[in-house]
Amino acid sequence: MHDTLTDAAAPVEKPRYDFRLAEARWQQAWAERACFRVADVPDGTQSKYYVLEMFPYPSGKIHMGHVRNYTLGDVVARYKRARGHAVLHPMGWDAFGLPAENAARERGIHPAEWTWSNIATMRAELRRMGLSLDWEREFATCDPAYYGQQQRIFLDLLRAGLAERRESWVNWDPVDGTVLANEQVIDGRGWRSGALVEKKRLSQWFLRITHYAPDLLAALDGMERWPARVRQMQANWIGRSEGAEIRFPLAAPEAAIEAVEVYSTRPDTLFGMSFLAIAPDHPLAAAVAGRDAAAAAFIAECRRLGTSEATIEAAEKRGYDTRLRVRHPFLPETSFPVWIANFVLMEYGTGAIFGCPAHDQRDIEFARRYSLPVLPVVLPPGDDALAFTARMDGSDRAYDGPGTIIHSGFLDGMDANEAKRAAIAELERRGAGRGVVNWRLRDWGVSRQRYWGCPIPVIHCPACGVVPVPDAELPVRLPDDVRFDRPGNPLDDHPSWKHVACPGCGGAAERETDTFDTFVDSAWYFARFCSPKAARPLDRAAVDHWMPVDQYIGGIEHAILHLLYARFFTRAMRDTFYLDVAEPFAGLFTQGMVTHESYRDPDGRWLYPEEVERRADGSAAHRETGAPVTIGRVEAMSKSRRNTVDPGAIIDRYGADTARWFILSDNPPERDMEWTEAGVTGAFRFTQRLFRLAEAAAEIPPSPRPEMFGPPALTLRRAAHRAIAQVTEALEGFAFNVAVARIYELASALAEAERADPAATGLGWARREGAEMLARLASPMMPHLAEEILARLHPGSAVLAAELPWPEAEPALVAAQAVTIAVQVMGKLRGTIEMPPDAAEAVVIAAAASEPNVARLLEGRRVVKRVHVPNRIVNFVLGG
RNA sequence: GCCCGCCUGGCGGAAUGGCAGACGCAGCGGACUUAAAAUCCGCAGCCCGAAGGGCAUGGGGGUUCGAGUCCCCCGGCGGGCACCA
Repeated sequence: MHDTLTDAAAPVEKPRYDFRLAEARWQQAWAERACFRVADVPDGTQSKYYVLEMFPYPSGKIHMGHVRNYTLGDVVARYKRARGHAVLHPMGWDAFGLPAENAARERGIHPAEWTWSNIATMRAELRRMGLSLDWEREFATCDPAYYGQQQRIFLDLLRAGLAERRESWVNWDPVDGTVLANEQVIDGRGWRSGALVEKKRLSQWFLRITHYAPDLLAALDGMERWPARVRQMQANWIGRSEGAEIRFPLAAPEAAIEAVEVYSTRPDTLFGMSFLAIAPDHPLAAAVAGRDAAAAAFIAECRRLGTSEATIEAAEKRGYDTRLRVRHPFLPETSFPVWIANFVLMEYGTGAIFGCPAHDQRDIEFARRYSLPVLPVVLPPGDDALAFTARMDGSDRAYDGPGTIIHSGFLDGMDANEAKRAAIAELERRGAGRGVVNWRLRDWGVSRQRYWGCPIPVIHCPACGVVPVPDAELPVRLPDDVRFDRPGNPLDDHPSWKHVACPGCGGAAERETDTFDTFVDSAWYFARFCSPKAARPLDRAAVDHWMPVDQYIGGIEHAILHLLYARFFTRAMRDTFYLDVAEPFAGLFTQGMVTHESYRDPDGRWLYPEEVERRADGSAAHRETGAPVTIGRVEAMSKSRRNTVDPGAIIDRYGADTARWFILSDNPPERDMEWTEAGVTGAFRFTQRLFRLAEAAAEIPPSPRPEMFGPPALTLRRAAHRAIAQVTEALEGFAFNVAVARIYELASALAEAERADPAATGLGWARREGAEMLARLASPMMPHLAEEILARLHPGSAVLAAELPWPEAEPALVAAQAVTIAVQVMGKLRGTIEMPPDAAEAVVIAAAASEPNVARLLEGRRVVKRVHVPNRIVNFVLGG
């Protein structure tokens, strides 16, 4: 069906736009004229604008998500350039990461070779999209020229105390011999090896993101050009909570431990306590386990179950009674049992809680299982104390709402919030605790036991400890000769790489063999783009000029990790004097996903869209075998469901402008879009229509601008200048689908003018103007076609659409010469009247009242109010 | 469980509190054609109808001369966080 669209044998009746020749030609013209190149430190007076799309991981080929991302960014870049800004619009490669190592293990290709070959493929595909990129700034993070600079920054963070080495619990895959991220643990097993993951204590490098937690949270408030949703997600992730740290003295010290510190957001419920629980990893638990084999067994069991979400979901509250007891800060005579509990996390707060079962769901589940007391101390508003207490007795639902404090000594009668303050004040007075702010955010563990990453530039010396690699010896390069046929980190396995002399004492020492988490690479690349060739990580003048990124564009999936790391790293770089901004991205836009129908054959196998033929009745069949095909849900494109469409094939068949136009026109860019064959062919038809309309206008000989315009010419000019105003407004607001709609309207107006009497005054000039405005307004979206049209309108001219300023609308033409005013009676539309703009109120109301249908309804009725909104509406309100 | 979005024709969607459905896709009718494709021009929310009415933006209330838009309640869908103390 769609083969006819590009079938060379099909009869061609009218001049047809040959996108294949044109796109290549204009891409070359832009390159020759270096239209998109900017200096690291421009000397001009142009204001700067930095547009950046999240750089791609070179996985093999580009996908539609890339096409959407880079098209959106390119529209912004081209538009801002036309508005007179010097636009920095770079591209690079997030090139370190696990898939390259997997390719090495599975296919015997070296990670570097695999990566660079993917980059070559993807670069060629991106170039075919006609993106207005400054390709001279391109870099890949796996290049020592990049990661060596990253090592310098790290060493400065280390000197500034923002990086440190410490022991922590990690997910350890005993088969692969490596640490796994939480995301790589599936149902308690390693995602690659399938081995049961163990919790293990390892020395790891941490970046102190928690140092900036208060600022990272507070600054979110001022970030008006970020989506509220992303700010909210970051705020949740940082997770500030206010509460109290409370000291519970042990009745008898255990292995020199005299007290347990507890964090609680509910100090108002202290009198409802019935036990104290500590995490299995708590030092006190370890002390108990040292003399109590049953406790040790319980702790080991908790550890074995791990921390994956699935196991947490399934796990019941389990505990072990240590037989230890703690004293209550407000009730010195009373003591409570200390349990080790599997639901208490060492990572949050102090790794210990006081259990108040009546008002905490987890605590009540635990209390019911082990028959611990449940003492209600917060009375719900309007409830009766006796009735409530009776109801809680035997209940397994905690009450965590607001209320009045009961059974709580000096707190009795207070509102819960009031009681929190009073309890903290009393704790502080007695020296038993204090009010604290607690954060959910954890320091960023960046050590990975991987080969294909940036080496962490330190040396471990038995005599000197951790020694930074001296600046002169940077970069610490990855060795090329590594083996992937054994599990574990190839760097660790390398015969010679790690053996070095200590820079301090000259003795035998070993390199750190861990490499950085790849999120470190992407935490500062945007700043490096300002001076990609600089000998230092950043050129101060360049970053001062270009940073922050004015518009950053990418997927919502990076709402937390990447964007938070980048915000942190920028602050850390500021505090080590690399630049002078705190926020890297002044504006953030998160695009929706590209989705597609999925297809299955009768055997349930997934089919690619190109294997499937849609029929007119809505059913689908296999293109070759004719077998019926089940149409599945519309969902995100993924290789496993085979519902992907290859951008390269689309560009081959329809051209880059068509792909760009469809991806922009379908729906608002922040929402998920559905890729459909019908949508692409529709976009393709429009490129042809636009070309035909412009071609016809270009055949009209140029003439000086007429003094006068007849009615059809004036109508077209009004449409053109209204389109300028409306497209501009739409582009400013990221409403690209609306901009597209306005361009369709202008195309229709031009088509209508084509049918008017060609002798009409000024019509030829107006048609040429209309065609030119169509091209220029569409140029951010369809840059090649815009150049082609402009070249035909002005043969022999070397001016490029990419270099033209944005058109200005003539106000006289944008202003309406007549307005349609809606006339309502009692708020219901009863008619419309045509009036000159800004007519006097009395005139408008008189005209409205005499509109026949309205006059009929007003007949014999008393009008108590006349509402008049100039140029919009008249509303008659009738009495009684 | 907590937090945040979203809900408008057959579909994607448009609409500073002021004519709901711009524009596109699919559909229907017409022109061109021997015919088809392509192209071009029209029509098109639902119901009753002659004029003209009535009902319509998930459901129910409210504010207002006037609500898709603002407020409250309910429902559905999607997302984020989560044994977080």
